[in-house]
Amino acid sequence: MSDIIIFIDTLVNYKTMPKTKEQFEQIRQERINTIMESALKLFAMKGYDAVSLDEVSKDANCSHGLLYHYFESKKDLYIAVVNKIVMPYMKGMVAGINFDQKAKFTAHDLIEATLKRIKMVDDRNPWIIYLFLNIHLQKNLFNKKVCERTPAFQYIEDLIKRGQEEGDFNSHNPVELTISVLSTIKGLAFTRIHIGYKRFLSPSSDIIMRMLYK
Amino acid sequence: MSDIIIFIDTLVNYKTMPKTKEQFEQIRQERINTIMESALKLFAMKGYDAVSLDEVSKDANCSHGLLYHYFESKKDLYIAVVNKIVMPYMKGMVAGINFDQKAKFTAHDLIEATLKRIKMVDDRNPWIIYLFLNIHLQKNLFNKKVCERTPAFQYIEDLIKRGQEEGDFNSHNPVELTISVLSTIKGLAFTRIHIGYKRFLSPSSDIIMRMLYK
Amino acid sequence: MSDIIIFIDTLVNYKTMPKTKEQFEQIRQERINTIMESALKLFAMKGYDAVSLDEVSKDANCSHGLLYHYFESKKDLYIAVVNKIVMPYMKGMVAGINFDQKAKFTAHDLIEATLKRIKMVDDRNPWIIYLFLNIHLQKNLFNKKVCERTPAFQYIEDLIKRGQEEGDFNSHNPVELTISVLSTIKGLAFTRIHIGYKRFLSPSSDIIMRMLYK
Amino acid sequence: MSDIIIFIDTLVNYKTMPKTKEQFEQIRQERINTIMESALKLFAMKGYDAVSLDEVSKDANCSHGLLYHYFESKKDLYIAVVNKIVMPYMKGMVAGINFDQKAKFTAHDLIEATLKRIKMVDDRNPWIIYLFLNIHLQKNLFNKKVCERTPAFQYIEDLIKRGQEEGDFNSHNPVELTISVLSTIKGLAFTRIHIGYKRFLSPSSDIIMRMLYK
DNA sequence: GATGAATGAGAATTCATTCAT
DNA sequence: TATGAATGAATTCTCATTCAT
Repeated sequence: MSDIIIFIDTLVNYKTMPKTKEQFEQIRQERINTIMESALKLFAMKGYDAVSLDEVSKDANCSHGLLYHYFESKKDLYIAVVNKIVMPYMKGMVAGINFDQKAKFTAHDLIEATLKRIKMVDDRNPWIIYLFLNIHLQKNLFNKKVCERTPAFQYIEDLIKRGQEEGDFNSHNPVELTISVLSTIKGLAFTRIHIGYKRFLSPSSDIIMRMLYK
Repeated sequence: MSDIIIFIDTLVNYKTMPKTKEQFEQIRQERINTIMESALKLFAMKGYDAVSLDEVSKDANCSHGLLYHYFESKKDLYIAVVNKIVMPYMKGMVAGINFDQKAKFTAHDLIEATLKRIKMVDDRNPWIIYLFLNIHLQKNLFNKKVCERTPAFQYIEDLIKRGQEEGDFNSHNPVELTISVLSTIKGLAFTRIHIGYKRFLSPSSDIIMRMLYK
Repeated sequence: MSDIIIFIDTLVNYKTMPKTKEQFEQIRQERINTIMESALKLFAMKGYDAVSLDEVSKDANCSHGLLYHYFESKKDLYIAVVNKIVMPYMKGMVAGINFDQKAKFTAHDLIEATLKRIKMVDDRNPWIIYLFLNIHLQKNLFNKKVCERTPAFQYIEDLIKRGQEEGDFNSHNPVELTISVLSTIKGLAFTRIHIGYKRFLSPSSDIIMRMLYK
Repeated sequence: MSDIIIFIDTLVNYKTMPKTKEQFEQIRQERINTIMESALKLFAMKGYDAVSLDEVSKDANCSHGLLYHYFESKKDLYIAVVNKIVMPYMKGMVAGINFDQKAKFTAHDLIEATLKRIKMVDDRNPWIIYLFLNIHLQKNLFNKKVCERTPAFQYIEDLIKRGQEEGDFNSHNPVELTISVLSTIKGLAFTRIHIGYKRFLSPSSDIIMRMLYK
């Protein structure tokens, strides 16, 4: 329906509708968000297989039927979490970074931003980052060959190459360096999630940058 | 009796013929090993929850029941894999390392040894190392609070402190440094397992050592 | 007030403006009919059990709740379809037939009328006839023993007896003959529904009448 | 495994195996048959959708888990019933018929054979025949377009054409005649199933043959 | 009158585990 | 020792039905 139709429709139904479209949409979104947040937490902490939808619905304080009202399946819920929470979050994080400076500064800012989020009091941050770095492994979920390099991967690799050209980074194989950096960050996110905010001591981004510097 | 009769008779009695205790014990051990090797592979590749005992028994080419003949439960099988395969392997690895040299050399040798194994053609090596680094996370299996520091952890931490005292390592918090190093290695093992031997490019141990050096 | 304001005002008040009882009743009836027509189609095509009320409401372009506003339950909806659509339709069909002529002519007219409707372009016709011939089988719905003979059944049986007395029909058992005729027609309706108007070739009523003639 | 390997394997395991392959196979087959027979009955009487696997397992006197030990899914069970019971039964029925005589005699024998089975005291017979005549309608089950003409259909059609050429059958469209005949038989099977052996009066095959004769 | 969110009973399906032989 | 039949609890998923607005 085009916008004008929807508009007129809304007018016509304005007084007779039990709830306005907006009201329904709001209720909907709130519930969907609640559910996705519960799922985010549980998937990040226990892994896809170890999470039962019963847990999710309990955590989200709703019946498991409602869960199926909003999501077609467990898999669908997982994908929604990735598309609606993880990806936008990562885009937001990256948005604040200046990519026009020298590669070593961009790389530093990226790692710094990521570590900053992993360290945050609010567990949501390391959950999301951890899920993001796991996306490429959900072979069976996405029903296609594992893509061994996430979008992030290619991105970092290019950055490292640029840094090498600019003479700031050492000359190790850029793929090697990328694997090292991402593996480290993923491992850190994992550790942060499982030992909790209080006990977690994150390395400074310098420690990681050392892997790149000459 | 004609030859063919004798032959068939031999076949029929093949397994029922008196066997020595040693023979029985050998058969026993072969079976147990086969099962544990299958379990090792599957646990490392899919995670504890995603593995069904049906898969294990199929992979080990044995019946469902035999599995329960040798192991009390799924959990028991997992623990057996850790105690009988993972731990001895790690001990073997460490055995070849000289701990009397300067800390930076010991650390380098340790990391070098680990990376060497992660890179090996035989997937078994990264499987074991990955499981080893995951042990402390199986909270539910061991039914106790996650122990945030594996034995390995304490070990590395002490080594790093020594390296700092010896003036070779930088002065970041030793716990931070340990987390960084172990996280990196675990991430690498994970990546190696899932992208396969051919596509995997391991960083040299130098890249990781850079995190420690001044 | 400018014209556009008046226009919008009219839209807003469109549904809330005072309506006569007749207007309300008409809206009511239209909705009820739409729903029953959707149900008719789906019940005829998929069978009672295979139809979900979700399908019905989607097909009728109404909400889940409205369905329950007009009908107490799925069963109730089914019964309404039978009583409000199927039965009146059949009465209408029968109304045009002359029952004062010789039995063979009445029988012929009945079968002719039924086949004519089964063949019609509009699927609604075979749907109704098929449902009609199935009524007596919905044991569980009507919560009583299957009544092995529909009203139609008794009717046809009497007609056949008369035809026999009049010397036109053969002397096979009248119950046998009735079963044969009704079974054929039901089978035809079923086939017509599932292969569609275009591919369906109906036998002429003569083929069926042959079962009765001497 | 080739036969000889199996043979030797059997010999070798003869005394040590808890049950012989044959014993297991026999238990297996008995259970599978029991389950399929229950499924046959219920699918024929209630229709695919109205049958729950719980009913089947209760009827077959086993746990519902066992059902999944032998069949992958409900759909799989249905298909097994068709392939392992319905089709062989129909082949057996047809096997006794002489196809080298005049078409009218063959047609008569076929119809006679079918009706004879529909009438039998043992409900299994009408169940199977009814399922057979429904196979082509299980669109969703077989995941392909409904094939509007069963194998049986083509077969009967050819027979009717031959009968027309031989001057015994009337000149109505052969497709029409086929639909009429099969529809009648299906309707009869349905009626027989639902009113039971005692109350069912089958028409003689003559009544149906009349549709074909000149 | 009308909406769609929400529920929960029940059906389909999986899987660790037991058991007779 | 070894097998695979058998079980049932737990999980995923469907759907008739209720309810607040």
